[in-house]
Amino acid sequence: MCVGARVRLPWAGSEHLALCPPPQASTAEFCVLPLAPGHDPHSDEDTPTSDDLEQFAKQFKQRRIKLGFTQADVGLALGTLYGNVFSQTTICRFEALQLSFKNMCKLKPLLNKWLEEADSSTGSPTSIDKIAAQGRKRKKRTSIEVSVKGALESHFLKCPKPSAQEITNLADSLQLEKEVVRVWFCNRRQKEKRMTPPGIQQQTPDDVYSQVENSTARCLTRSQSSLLEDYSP
Amino acid sequence: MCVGARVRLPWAGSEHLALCPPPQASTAEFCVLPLAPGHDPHSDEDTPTSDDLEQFAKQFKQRRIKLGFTQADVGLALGTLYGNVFSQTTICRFEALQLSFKNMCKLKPLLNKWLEEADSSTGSPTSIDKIAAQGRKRKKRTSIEVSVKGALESHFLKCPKPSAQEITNLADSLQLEKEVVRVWFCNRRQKEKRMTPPGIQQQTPDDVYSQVENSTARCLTRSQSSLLEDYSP
DNA sequence: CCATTCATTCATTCATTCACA
DNA sequence: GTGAATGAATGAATGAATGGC
Repeated sequence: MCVGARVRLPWAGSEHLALCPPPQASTAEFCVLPLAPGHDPHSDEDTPTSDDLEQFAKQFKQRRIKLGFTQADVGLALGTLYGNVFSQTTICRFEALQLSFKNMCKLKPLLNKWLEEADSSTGSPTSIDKIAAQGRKRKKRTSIEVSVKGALESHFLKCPKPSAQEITNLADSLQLEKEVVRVWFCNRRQKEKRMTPPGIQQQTPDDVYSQVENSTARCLTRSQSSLLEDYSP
Repeated sequence: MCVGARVRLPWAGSEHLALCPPPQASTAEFCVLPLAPGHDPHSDEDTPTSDDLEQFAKQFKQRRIKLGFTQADVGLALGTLYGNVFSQTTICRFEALQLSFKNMCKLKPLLNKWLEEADSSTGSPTSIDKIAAQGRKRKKRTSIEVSVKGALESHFLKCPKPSAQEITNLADSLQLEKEVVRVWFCNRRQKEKRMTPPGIQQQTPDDVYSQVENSTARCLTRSQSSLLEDYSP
């Protein structure tokens, strides 16, 4: 997705970006908020609403860019500032609201703090933390063919949580390691649970997927398949 | 089935149905889902076909020139108008159809809007946004010898996706930094996926691409083709 | 000026770690 | 093993610098 999400920096205007009314349709999933302690209302400590998060994420991205930092920079800064390093990936996800609600809530205060820090203190390049590379060898990332992905996807639709046996079978038929298939399903399930991407996308999962399925079946060209993930409204 | 569709020029085929998400362009200004059932065919909302894009790009270029704007001008204007600045490079690529299909779809509405804006309102040069130059240090652009390029190219044909080890070897033998080689391959692969370059296109699609395709296959460990279409009903 | 190449930043996918049952 | 948090590696979008009239 994200295409649409790409920030439109309102610089032409003022720093007070246009607040386009959040297209409502907030997700229903987040009705249950962890708990609401009796903290003061302005504090970051309080549990924000989905909309708050969306708002913040957007604003955060804009400011970051205006200040001239990359997502990677931020991730590192969090480390040197508060001891928690994060990868570019995570910052990216935050901005795109692709984290679980809980996770978003956790990161928000950190990022907020960084933001304040950042635009107050101009200059002074932050120190660079050289993290010791770790020795463990990582499995070579396997690349899954588009077509194979399609197969996995359609299986997922039928059964998002296959048994060990089913996984084994699938792995065999697709000529993939069992482990790879297992992990694929884990990731796929996680993806399912992430926060709704900025757009609207309130369609039911069924909608979304049937869409994918159809197109998949239709036999894609490469460019099309790249759109698969793109369930934007 | 999918025979022809198979990888091949991501693009060229006019047969691909679009499922390109409606490039909900701009700033959420109007979250309106305005029904507008009577969409005129030329509407930007609909996913264009490859041909539409080609058509549009051509027309766009003509108008732009006639109006007396450079590619760079357009890129900047998009920034002041809609918040998305683009470089001359990108506009150039658009006109030459050297972007991915998805990418083209995304840009088209913006450019179209600019076009309308542009030839309606003559005069009044838009304000210039001077973005603070980033202090980030950029690696000095390395220049690759023609002969070396040839070598890389021929390697690419044999194996467009070399492993880390292969890259290292290649780098050594060509006396280039490993990183440079890696990036070269990335770029080369991307180039492969872009929309058909104007020239060749209709005439000898097979030449160009079958070449690559074969080589690709040659490099794979397991047969991909056999897996290609099984998952469709 | 426009076109192409080398390079960087952002987005998504495959992998790992850890708590837990 | 499973879900949740998180990241390295890879792909996609995009640009600065350079090449070519």
